[in-house]
Amino acid sequence: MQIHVSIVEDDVKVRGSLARLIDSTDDFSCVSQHPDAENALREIPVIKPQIVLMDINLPGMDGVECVRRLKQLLPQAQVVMLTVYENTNIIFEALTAGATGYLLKRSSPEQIIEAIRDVHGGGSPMSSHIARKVVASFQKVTNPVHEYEKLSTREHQVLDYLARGFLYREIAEELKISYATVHTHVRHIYEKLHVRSRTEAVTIHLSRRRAPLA
Amino acid sequence: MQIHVSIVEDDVKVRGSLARLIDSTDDFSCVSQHPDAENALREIPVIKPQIVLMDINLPGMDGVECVRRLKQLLPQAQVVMLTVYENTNIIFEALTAGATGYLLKRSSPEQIIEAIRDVHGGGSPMSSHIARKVVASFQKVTNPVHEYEKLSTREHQVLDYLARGFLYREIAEELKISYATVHTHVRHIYEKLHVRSRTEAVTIHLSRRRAPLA
DNA sequence: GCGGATATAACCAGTTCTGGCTATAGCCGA
DNA sequence: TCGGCTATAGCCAGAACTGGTTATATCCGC
Repeated sequence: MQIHVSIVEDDVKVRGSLARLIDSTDDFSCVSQHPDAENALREIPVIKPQIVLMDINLPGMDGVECVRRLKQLLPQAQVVMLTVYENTNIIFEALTAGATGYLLKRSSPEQIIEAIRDVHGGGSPMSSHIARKVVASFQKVTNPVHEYEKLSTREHQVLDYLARGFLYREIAEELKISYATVHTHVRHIYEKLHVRSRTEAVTIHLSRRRAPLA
Repeated sequence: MQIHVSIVEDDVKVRGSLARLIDSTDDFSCVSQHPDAENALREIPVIKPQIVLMDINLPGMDGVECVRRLKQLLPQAQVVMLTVYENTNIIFEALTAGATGYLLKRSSPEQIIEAIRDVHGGGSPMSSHIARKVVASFQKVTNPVHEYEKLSTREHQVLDYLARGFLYREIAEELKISYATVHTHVRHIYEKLHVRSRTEAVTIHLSRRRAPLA
């Protein structure tokens, strides 16, 4: 059984090189390539690779945010961040968001393959097994898996109206608040749920409280 | 047990008069008033009145379309159309869309109460029981209750992408068609499902095929 | 072979949403 | 009492969606 790897990297050259390197290794197979976070978040959950190599610097949504969302959609995937600099803060954030390890882009082909194998074998490339424990420890206290529960009462109310197709204007009328406030609540809801549109928020909402569907 | 009546009518005066007339009648109760179709479609399914008096001429969505949708949401409600002129075509359309009878606005209070009682008792004000059979006959051959099943294969595909939050642009890329075509498909989907936004369409979609919800 | 359904495509004008900022007031817990 | 969270509100720009209309090509069934 081969190890399936997906790559998220905006630079075509880097992406291509990595893909070739992976495919040239017997027990590895590059099953997909993604130029940006949005594309990755839609396709990777369907493709279900075991390993994801993710560039930290992506256009639009950055790699850290992408990992956070991807781990919600496909928790079993092991994500390895790709970075040019060994920036402790960002790498730390990526790990908190759900990444298992990281890889410097200047690494040799051998080191890259080694790192992937390490992750797949249960390690965390950087300082291996010990580091993974560290990672696991803060993942517990952070990530409530889904922040849906963290919505305030008011935000839940607004989300409920969103799900019923109300316009902002109409929600404002119903709740006796201004359009601007509805807008603000919606922005907060999107941030907490890590989504970018009404449809995505509503999908999460409906999956939580199955009941009010005519 | 009183008969609960809701009124959909944009003219405040007419609405008020009808409400007072209904409330002044012992076994009737006006449980809600709605100035337009959108408002009616949202609130009436929750209020669940037995009878709905619906103006044919509403601002925005007209009364006929409103009946069509309302009957999908609350099939047990008996809808009586309110009209100024005895326009055969429109009344016919309203009946096809799901109305049970109609009422001329110039009718006397006695006739109005009589008509509501008639509908509640199983008749169809206009030519009573005989007319109802006629109505029932074309309601069968038309209204497939929910046109969801009438979506073409392509439309189902597009709806599926809509549900996953894809932009029109992205759907176009995925299906290798133009943005304009995606737009056209979406319009057709909305027409068939009788909705006016992505969220409403997606809600119907998800309620049909419970499965792909991360 | 004609009518109907389907799939494709485009133009235009509004409307609505999304995101980045800023800001104030109240409340509660450390 | 300071900091954080919640709820409220506004401005602005750009992106995306909705609806009305028109048009062409294909395929299928009667």
